[in-house]
Amino acid sequence: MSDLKSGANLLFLREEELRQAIELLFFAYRDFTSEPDEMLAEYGFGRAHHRVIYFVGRHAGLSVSELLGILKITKQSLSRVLSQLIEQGFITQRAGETDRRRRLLELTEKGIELERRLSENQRQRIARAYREAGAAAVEGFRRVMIGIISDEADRKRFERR
Amino acid sequence: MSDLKSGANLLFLREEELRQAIELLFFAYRDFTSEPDEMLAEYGFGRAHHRVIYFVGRHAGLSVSELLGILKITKQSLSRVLSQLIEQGFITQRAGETDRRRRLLELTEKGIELERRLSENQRQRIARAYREAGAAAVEGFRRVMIGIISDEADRKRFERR
DNA sequence: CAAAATAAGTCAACATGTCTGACCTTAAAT
DNA sequence: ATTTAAGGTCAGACATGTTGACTTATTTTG
Repeated sequence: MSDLKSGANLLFLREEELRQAIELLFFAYRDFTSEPDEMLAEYGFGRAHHRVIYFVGRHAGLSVSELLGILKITKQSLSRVLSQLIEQGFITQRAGETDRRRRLLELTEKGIELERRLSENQRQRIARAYREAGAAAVEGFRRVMIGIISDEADRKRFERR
Repeated sequence: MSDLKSGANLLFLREEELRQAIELLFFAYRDFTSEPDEMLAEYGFGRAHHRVIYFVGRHAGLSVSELLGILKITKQSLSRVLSQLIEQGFITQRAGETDRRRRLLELTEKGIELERRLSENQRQRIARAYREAGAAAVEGFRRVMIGIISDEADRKRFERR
């Protein structure tokens, strides 16, 4: 048919493809978080607690301000969940050696156990998806996901070593 | 080296790779929603309103129970955001023709305009990521994301036509 | 050394989103 | 005529996030 029609078709396909991507993000994220959310509810915790436990586990000894930089929430928002986690013995703080203003965060044994339970669920979900999709698809997934991230510093976290 | 050591290395690589996937989902979703969240705040709306506007726009004339099935939240949770959107003239409802108990939802002109603004931001973000990653990567992204989704009915939404 | 900057913590008030539970209305199906 | 389904509503609770203002301890800088 005419160039006009095929141009319109291309635009339609493009719009449909992009909307599917929006929905993939919605459905995948919804299902990715729902089982951990149920586990967290057993402790009276929410997704915010999970994020704190996850990143403290991932970067043991990180400071409060580093954590704020990752989560991109306010100090007051973090304060509530972090103090609950400390009070209830999932996280400990110690002063930094060179800079004693800094509070370096670490998981306790109890925190490590909870982190393992939560992330094991998510790792298995990813592992299954990766296995079914194959190595080439995994590389494509990574490239697209990194492209969706705005912050250049955050993108750097995913450079291949 | 020994089989033991290379086995441990493989496990380590696997764990690292799976943790990176967890973080990709966190960072990508965080950045994917942050600009629309700012736009929504201009209207006093939140992400829940966005999801309702998005899916009503996508499936014009869908019913409340179909929407609940997509969002997987309770009727009471939906009620608050949906009634705000109807009161403020972003969405209209009409009774179903064959089953008059059903309330079929549609965007108004005003709703279409807001939907377009919100999803345009997300479509452009995806379009950039897709363009930079290339067609093969896009296919891999889709396969992995579909694999992360639990619900078989939701996976079906993404079958190639 | 004194002043400024930084890291962290705290208090208060508020908006939003979600939940459970109970109950009601209307319409369709048996 | 009764039961079931779709939808609406009220009340109460909790989790997560925000802004703003202020404090303390410590380090850096002029």
